[in-house]
Amino acid sequence: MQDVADLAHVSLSTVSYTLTGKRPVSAATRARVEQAMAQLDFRRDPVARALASRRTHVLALAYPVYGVSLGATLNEIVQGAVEAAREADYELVLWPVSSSEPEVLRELAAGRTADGVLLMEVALDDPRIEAVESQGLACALIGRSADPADRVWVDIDFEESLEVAVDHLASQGHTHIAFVNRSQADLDAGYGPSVRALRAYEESMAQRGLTPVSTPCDVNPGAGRRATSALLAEHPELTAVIVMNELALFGVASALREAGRSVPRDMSVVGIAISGEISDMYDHPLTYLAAPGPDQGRRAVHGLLEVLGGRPAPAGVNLPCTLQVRETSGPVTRLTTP
Amino acid sequence: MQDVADLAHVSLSTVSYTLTGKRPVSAATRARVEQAMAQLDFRRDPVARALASRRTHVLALAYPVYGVSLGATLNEIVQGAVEAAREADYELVLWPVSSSEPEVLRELAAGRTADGVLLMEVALDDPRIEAVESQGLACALIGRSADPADRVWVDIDFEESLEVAVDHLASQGHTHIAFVNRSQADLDAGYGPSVRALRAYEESMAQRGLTPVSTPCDVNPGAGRRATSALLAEHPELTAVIVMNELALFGVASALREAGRSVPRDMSVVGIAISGEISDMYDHPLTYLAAPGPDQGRRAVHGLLEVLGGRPAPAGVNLPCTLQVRETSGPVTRLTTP
DNA sequence: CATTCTTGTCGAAGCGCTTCGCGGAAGCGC
DNA sequence: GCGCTTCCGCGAAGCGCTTCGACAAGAATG
Repeated sequence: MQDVADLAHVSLSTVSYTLTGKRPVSAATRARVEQAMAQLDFRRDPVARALASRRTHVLALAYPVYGVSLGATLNEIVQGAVEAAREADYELVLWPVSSSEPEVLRELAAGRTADGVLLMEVALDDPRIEAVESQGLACALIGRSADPADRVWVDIDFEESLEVAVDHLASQGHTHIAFVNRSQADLDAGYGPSVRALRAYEESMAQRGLTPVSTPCDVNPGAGRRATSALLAEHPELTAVIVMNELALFGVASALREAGRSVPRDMSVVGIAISGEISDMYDHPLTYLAAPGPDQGRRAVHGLLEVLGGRPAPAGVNLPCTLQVRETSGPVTRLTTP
Repeated sequence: MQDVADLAHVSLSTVSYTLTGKRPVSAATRARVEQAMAQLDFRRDPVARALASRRTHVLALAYPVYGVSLGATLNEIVQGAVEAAREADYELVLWPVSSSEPEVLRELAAGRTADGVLLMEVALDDPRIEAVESQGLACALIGRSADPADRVWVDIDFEESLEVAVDHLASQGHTHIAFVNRSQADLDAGYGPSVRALRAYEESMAQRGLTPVSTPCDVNPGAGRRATSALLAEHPELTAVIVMNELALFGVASALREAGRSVPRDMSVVGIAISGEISDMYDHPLTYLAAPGPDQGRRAVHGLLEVLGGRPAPAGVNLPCTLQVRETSGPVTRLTTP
């Protein structure tokens, strides 16, 4: 940096100010400095910057490497977050920590190698929040805890999403619509999405005078197949199924094929809160509610940056999923005969 | 740190030396210093340490967030790497970069916020290697480039793995054994595992005078189902299939079920280079060759630390997959009749 | 014209550590 | 008791930046 200053015939601090913009620098000087930087291929050292300014310009995202989920939907969030961070001259790194080891997160936060932390897959009562905040770092929640208070949070609007899904099906004449949720373990653990989606599904059905039929289901294709088979056996009158479970989705397809139900003639299938990438993997072009993945990541980062800038946290938002009508949903063509 | 020094009645540098161990400190002094640190709940600042020592004590792992793969097998590698790093007083962070954007990686490396970089899913000709090394950072390859030279690399021994798989099946009387590979795109891109596994499969078959039957297959269940159906239609004499494709595996199950082939009576299925977690998701207890995931991660980290310590890089290794015989493989019970 | 602001720049003091050179105190052989 | 080495500990000089106070010069004010 001293070299740049010498070459531009200014002091070292002036170089710093043209870089940070924290004090005015005349256009002429700025130009000279920038030219000198280009000429010397100067890049300022993030470590020294962090030490002097007490800002690392790094955001960390706690990334659950110990989970089972199919990366795609999670990764969309990461992608959005990365882009937003990059635009704001921040770097985003992933901290490999499972949701179940808040202590590791606490240590990481204590090192202060990041200015703020993004938490994904937040449970209703999530110990990671305290772990991060106890070290004086700000955090943003992707998902939502039971009481997000005035924290930054960005969740999916499951209430609306399930209403849209049920509406889409009901308006095509479906009256027997099942819901395949995530695992029982998630429900027991009070994992927000499972709990809220189930509640929303039941309400949307009830409002139409329809009887809800739902089942929890482990996140894998086999479980999806078995759950669907069981559902069909017990409720042969079903003509539609809503699935909020990336991997089970594939098992649903198998089960329907085995049961001789053709899609969408005999049975409509709607995926919910999944990424387009997952839908593309499905056998047929899938009707689904696209998760606002990248947008969730972007907003979480923006919110976190507001807080880091000393501004008030923007209000939490529930982002809607967007209905993508493809070829797995359609009107009821065969009326159920008991 | 000055506070600790004062409390322990030593100089600041002595505190530093007890921490780094780079100069001898008498047992008595060390004890006093440690007691003082505990009393003050002292934690040294990684940023300042990095600035002064030109070592960040951070290892970065380029994590492909823009891919489609099912996280589990990848994540096992990360888990191993995280553990190994932690044991060596290093921190491991994930840099979200796809394999196709070496420039982003170059920028990240230029920041020198890590001492070394781990690359996963290395292609035979991978531009990321140059990107990292051009910035003066060491890198370790999980997988292997065409010419790893004297770099650190840890790959899977596909030659042995396929030999073991073929042997396991052949020794039970199978003579018509198919191989479901990863995508054609991977093959075209010269992605090591696909290329080498295919070659190894063909050789193992040829050595036994058997005719290889293989197919590339996109990484999703639908593609697996279609590929398997096509295989069965064209080669009804098949009695076994080896699958090196996490997601296609689930489609293979569907296809077999549809074709009325019961497993393992009519057809044996062997997964290859997958994690136990994936195998658990399969319909039946799957016979598979477990990828050395965590071990790959550990060794890559160890190798990288050797290099960072100025020692010569350990020789690259091909780790074997370990055969786990479960219930999807068995002797040929129905001889194929043309 | 003297006074107060504003604008643009500089020098120097850190940020919290590591590391180098130095030197006092033991320990050793003779 | 003398030199010699070895063992420990100290002080001070950075690492490459940010940031604060100071200040010169011109603009605006009365």
